[in-house]
Amino acid sequence: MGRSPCCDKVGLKKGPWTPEEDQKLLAYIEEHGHGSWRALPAKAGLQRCGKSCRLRWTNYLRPDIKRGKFTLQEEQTIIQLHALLGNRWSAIATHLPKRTDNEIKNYWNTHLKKRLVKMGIDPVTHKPKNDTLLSNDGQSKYAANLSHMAQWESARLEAEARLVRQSKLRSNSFQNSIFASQEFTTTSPSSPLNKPVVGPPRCLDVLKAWNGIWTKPMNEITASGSATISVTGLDLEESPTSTLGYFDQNAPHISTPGINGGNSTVLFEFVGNSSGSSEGRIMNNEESEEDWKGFGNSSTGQLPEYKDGINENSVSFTSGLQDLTMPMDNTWTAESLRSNADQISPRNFVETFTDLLLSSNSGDGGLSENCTESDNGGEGGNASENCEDSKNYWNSIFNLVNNSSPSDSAMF
DNA sequence: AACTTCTGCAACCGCATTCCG
DNA sequence: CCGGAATGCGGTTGCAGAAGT
Repeated sequence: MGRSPCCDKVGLKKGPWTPEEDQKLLAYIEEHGHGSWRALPAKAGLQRCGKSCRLRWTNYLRPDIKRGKFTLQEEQTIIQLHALLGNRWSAIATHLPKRTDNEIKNYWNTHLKKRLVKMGIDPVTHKPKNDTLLSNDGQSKYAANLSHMAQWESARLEAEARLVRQSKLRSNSFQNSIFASQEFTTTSPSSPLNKPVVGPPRCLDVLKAWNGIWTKPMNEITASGSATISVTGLDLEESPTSTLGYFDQNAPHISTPGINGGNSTVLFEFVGNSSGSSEGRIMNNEESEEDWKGFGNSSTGQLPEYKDGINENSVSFTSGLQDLTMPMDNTWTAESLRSNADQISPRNFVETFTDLLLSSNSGDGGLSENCTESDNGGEGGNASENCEDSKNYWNSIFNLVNNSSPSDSAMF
């Protein structure tokens, strides 16, 4: 509540830190720890406010900070996490342990954002600015819903972590019972809850599914009439804050008819328009429409339907090509979704989008031939090397989330 | 060489959240 | 529960050096 008055004091130095000041701060913290930041400047003999000292320490002097150029891997991580989390730099920074949130923020604003803009990709939504082509077939809205859900779920996770933290503070024994009943813990480096992780958090199923759906080939996502995916077996009862509901009257939509039951059902329903040939495409304002023809790659315009059987153990889809049945035991994983989808077509929208996005490292933003096997307009480009380096944009989001140690993050 | 513009980054500002008496 | 203090966080600013003219 309220703003700290510590920096309002007159006579305190502002601006760049001198080496002498750095040395004083460093020496003091090494010997005593920072303790109260407010009291630190006087004790350390600095004419600075505590806030300034804290900032200098966390952003510059801390020994576990990696400085210098960001690696490609780090760039990818930032882009991916930003797509998932938005401008939540501290959350992003937890996945880049040696980078500060300030550094990541600066790098995003000075490099990555510009790169995306240059690509014609909205750095906020991570979608092509001209999204109308996608929205024709419902894919864009569906993806937006999933994105919304993933972001919502990440926020929920934070709230859940907070709740657990509070519980722990109140009672260790009570906390133990919480962890006994949950399959995961959420921790951060500074969290008192650095407990071993047992299995993935259930709620990651949403993120996984998000990715899994995204990696489904575009020509299978394009909706005709009504398409319904229902998932039975996501037991969110253990999560006191779970309300995985999202409803939009404008189809496509996602709804959760029974979240509180022990056998909750999460119903994903997307109802696309029924235009006959909704080939999946997106447009880049620097690329001709032809360049994007590879997306979807649905030469027939045959539109699949997902509306089949659901029971407690599985969910079934019928596409125009083959039936898919996915197990619905404890976990609803993207692998199960993806592996089935991959049986139909190895090519998908995600890869192409990622290739395009990250190939912008080359500066020309072109799709290389290695980036797409589609019949693009032959603009080719020279981004093949970058394509080698930078594949699977959304797959990487999934992998990142999946592989990330919860001990690294308060989020997951 | 001088000047202007651009770029990158450290640091600041102020709101939000958490802590604690 | 309340309210002040402490801390966290994200947006923004200002400056130094690089690049361009």
